[in-house]
Amino acid sequence: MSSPKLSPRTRTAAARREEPSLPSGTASPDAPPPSPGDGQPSGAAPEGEPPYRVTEQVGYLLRRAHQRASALFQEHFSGIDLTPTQFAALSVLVDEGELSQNLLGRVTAMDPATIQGVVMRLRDRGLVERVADHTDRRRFMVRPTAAGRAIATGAIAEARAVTAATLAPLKPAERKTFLALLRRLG
Amino acid sequence: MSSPKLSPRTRTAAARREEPSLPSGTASPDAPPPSPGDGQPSGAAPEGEPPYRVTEQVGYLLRRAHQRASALFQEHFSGIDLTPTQFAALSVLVDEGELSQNLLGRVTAMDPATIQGVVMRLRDRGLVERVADHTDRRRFMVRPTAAGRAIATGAIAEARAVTAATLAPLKPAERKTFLALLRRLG
DNA sequence: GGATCATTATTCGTACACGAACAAAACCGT
DNA sequence: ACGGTTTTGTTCGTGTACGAATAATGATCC
Repeated sequence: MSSPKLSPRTRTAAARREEPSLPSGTASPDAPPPSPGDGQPSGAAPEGEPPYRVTEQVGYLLRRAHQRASALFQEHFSGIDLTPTQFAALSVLVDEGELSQNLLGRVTAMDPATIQGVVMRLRDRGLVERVADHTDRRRFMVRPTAAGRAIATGAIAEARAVTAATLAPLKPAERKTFLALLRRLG
Repeated sequence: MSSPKLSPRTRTAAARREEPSLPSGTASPDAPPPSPGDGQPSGAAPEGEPPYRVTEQVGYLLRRAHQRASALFQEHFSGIDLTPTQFAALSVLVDEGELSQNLLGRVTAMDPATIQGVVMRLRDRGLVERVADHTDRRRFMVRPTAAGRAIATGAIAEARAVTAATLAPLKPAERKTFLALLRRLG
């Protein structure tokens, strides 16, 4: 119920309505390495550059899509009360058995400062435990508790549902394509 | 620079065979060919589900790609010292001229609580100004200052470079495809 | 051995992101 | 005109994200 009504054409922004035609015509043929210093394709721009619109850039679209994916996750996990990152960390731990806190962060794409908070919250809820590593006294090994294991495995069905809901706007073949491309941007 | 050493010494995860057995109602007895990578036939899934791996789900990949895009943005904008969301808000304001704070948030995909902080920080730096709306005394109109306009227009070249760097791993045709699909997931 | 460098974990500060609760103003049907 | 609903903006609390600084330990080189 309650239509989202996210149509912000209230006052301005209704005057012009051109189609994007072709996105970003930088004539890089292939493999533009991340060489810093390529300010812009200055110099040669024979074709009229399309206007820059922030809401059509990858960064903005990625932020939007990530917001939607997180919202869908929260809906499905409102009962379990796990955030996407908490579930990611817990799920990896259940698969791997035991990881140092730092390595767990790298595997789940979290900063050392970020994984610290995530692990602490999981520990406060009794889902993981931290054990000092005897061979390397800098490290803490993190491993799931029985409760954490039960919750993670029991939530896999919901997690699959979240993935399905997130990809729902795409047709099956498009999902495959999208995931293959998205993987290369990670 | 030290090799990242991102190799979780997985000795597990190889000899796994447990069957999920209870994920969703997928008890379709007629199992089509078990071709791998068959996508996700919505509804009845064939048997032999692949193991669930968090790091291959859309949500995780979107988070990762968004992190990378933000990092690239920060690199290019370290001199200007604008965050992606701050630039998005400012850029939209320069295009639209003047928007209420609430509408600005909707256009840039930010929660009312989020856009509030973003606008405040932009105002503290003298890039936007907030004016009370006389026709609707609940609203504040937000508009860019001369300085904000100058910064936003002057940064468009860098912003294009960020987009190019973010999409660099993909070939031009793939970028077009990816953006078209990503747009539909927003 | 001892100096140097790298890794691990922690803490601090800042910035998104959003649910929830709130007050003021606008809107609406009757 | 009135009362109920919606919209707008604010504040609070929690969680993710990360740069920077720090301390402790491990690894390496001379």
